[in-house]
Amino acid sequence: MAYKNDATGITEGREVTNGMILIDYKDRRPIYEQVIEKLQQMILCGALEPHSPMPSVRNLAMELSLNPNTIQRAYQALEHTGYIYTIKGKGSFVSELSAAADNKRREIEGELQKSIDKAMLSGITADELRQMVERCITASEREKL
Amino acid sequence: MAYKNDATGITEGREVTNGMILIDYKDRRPIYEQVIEKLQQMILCGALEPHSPMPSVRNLAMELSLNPNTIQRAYQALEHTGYIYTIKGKGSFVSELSAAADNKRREIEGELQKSIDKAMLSGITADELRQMVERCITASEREKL
DNA sequence: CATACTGTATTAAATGTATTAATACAGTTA
DNA sequence: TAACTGTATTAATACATTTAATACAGTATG
Repeated sequence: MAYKNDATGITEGREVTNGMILIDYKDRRPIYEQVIEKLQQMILCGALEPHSPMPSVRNLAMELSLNPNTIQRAYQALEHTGYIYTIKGKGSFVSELSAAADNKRREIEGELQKSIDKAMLSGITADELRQMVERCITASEREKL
Repeated sequence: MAYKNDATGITEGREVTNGMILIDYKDRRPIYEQVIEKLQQMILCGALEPHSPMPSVRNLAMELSLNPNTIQRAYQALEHTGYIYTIKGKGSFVSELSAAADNKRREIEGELQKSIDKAMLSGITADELRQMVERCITASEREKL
C-alpha cells in the first residue's frame, strides 16, 4: 500500500488534484482564498465529480507544501458555500453542482458590478464597457487552447 | 482668516473634497487605496478640474480623520500614475485628463479580464456573461440618479 | 482491539502590512 | 518671520495570515 503520494499525485483510492492548484505568491490575496477559488473552478468545470472524495486536508497540505490549517480553512469555506459536504471521520466530498453554480454566478456578477460601477464613476461609457467586455471574452476564449 | 476647515469643508482659497470621500472600514482594501480610488474618480469625472489645487496632505488628513502619512502615500501613488503633479512648497495639482484616463481604462479592463477569466473557468458561457454585463450596466445607470 | 486514516479545535509564535504618532527638513508665500 | 506646502524617517501599535505543535473524536480495516 502506498500511503504517501507518488509522483503522479495519485493516492490509494483517492484522486488528488496534482498540479492543478498553483499558488501565486505574487498575488496579494491570501493563500487560502486562492485554494478556495481553484477548487471551486475544478468542481464547477467538472474536473471533480459530484460525490467523489476531495483530497484529505493533510494530503492536500502536503501536496501544496502548506500547513493543514490553511487547507482546513479553505474546506470550511467551501462547505459553508455549498461546494462540498463532510462526513465525520470519512472525509469531504464534492456537492451537486446546482447550488454551487448559482453561488458562483452571483459572485461573478457581484465582481462585474463593482468594476462597472467604478468605470461609470470614472466617466467610461456603457458602449466603451461593452467593447472592453468583448475584447476580454475573446482573450479569455483564446487562452482556453 | 480661517485656517481650519469649517463645517462645509471649504478652506481659505483651496477647494476641499468635503463629503465626497467616504472611508469604508468594512472594505478589506487598505484605506490609502480607497482614498486613491475616490480621488481618481473625482479627477476623471471632472469634479476636480485640471490644474486646480488638490487639498493639502494635512488638510485632507484632518478632514478624513486620518494620519497625514496615509494621505501622503495616496498622493505619491497618484503622482506616479499621472493623476496629479506636485510643485515643491506649493502643493499638488490635478493633471490633464488624457494620461490618467488611459491608465484608468487599462485598470478597469484588467479587472474585467480577471473576472471574465474566472467565469469562463467556472463554466459560465460568453452569452451568460453578456447578459450579466447588461444587468450590471443597467443597475449602475440607475444608481447615478 | 489496534492502527491508520478522516475532520476538527486550540494555542503559540512568526511574519508582513497598514496605520498612527512624533518629528524634522526644505521650498513657497505673504 | 510666520504659516503654509510636500517629503522623509523612525517607532509603536494593531491586525490578518500562516505555520507549528498538539489533541480529540469518528471511521475503516485487518
